[in-house]
Amino acid sequence: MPELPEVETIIRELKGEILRKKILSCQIPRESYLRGQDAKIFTDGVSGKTINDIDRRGKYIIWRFEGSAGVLSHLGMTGKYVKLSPEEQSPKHTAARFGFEGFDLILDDARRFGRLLYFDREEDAEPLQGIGAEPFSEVFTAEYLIEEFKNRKRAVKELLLDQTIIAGLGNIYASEILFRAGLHPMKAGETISASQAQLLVEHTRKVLEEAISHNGTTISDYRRVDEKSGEFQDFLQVYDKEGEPCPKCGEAIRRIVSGGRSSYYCNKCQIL
DNA sequence: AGCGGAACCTGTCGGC
DNA sequence: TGCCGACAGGTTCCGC
Repeated sequence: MPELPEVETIIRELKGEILRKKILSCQIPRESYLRGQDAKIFTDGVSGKTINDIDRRGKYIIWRFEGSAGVLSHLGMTGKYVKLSPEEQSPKHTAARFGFEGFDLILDDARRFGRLLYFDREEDAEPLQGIGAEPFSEVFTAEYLIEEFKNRKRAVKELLLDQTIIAGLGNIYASEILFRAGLHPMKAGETISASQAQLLVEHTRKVLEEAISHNGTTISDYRRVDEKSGEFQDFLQVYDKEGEPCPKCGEAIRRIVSGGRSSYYCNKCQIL
């Protein structure tokens, strides 16, 4: 569900609720959400800790405690955070419940594609190994993309979704970026020129910045903390717009499936 | 190594 | 109303 702009939005709001606060209790109703980590290791590691910082790497939310310990939270497709009063019942698909002074924080995830992990040392946290370039970092350049796309016959749309290349893009923003850059989603990675790679870099940053400033995109599942919606859906140009006119040329937007995911594009404005 | 496809889950929506 | 298939902001695993 959430891509980089949604995760950024959630982090900003989580900071307002739990930064500098102490976790008094922790329940994990379904241990499988920890993906093999012992539930006792998680709950013991977390209980009594104060959250000193909240950060992001790719689509992972990072809670940092004193020292180098902390928590990784990936929201999968449907994960969301909701504040409840201590006497309220947990929602049906609660993956975790954290007790704070005066309120509880629930992590609710209907499809359970998300994940939680306690780490002693962030440098050793396995999910963070091998995550690719952050779009707003200086290592994310046209030269970097050219190098990563070299000899890759896979569609550029699928390469944009590859978290080991670029951190944080998902299906909505990959389609929007390719539309703005004028590149067909099925275009083979190795055929991207230096100037096209430059366009990808610029439009990636621009789309993400705009989406962050509008609190992300809410189409169906994504919710900010406490069920609030984002607003960037009002600014999407192609995603989920099959059959609607292209905002640039009026031709009908098409949908194709590649890598098992839908891509939306204009066959006239986006070149192969 | 890299690729395509299936699997993991639950919910919703559209068609018949 | 009800059933069925398609599809959903993601990732990982498996076989070629």
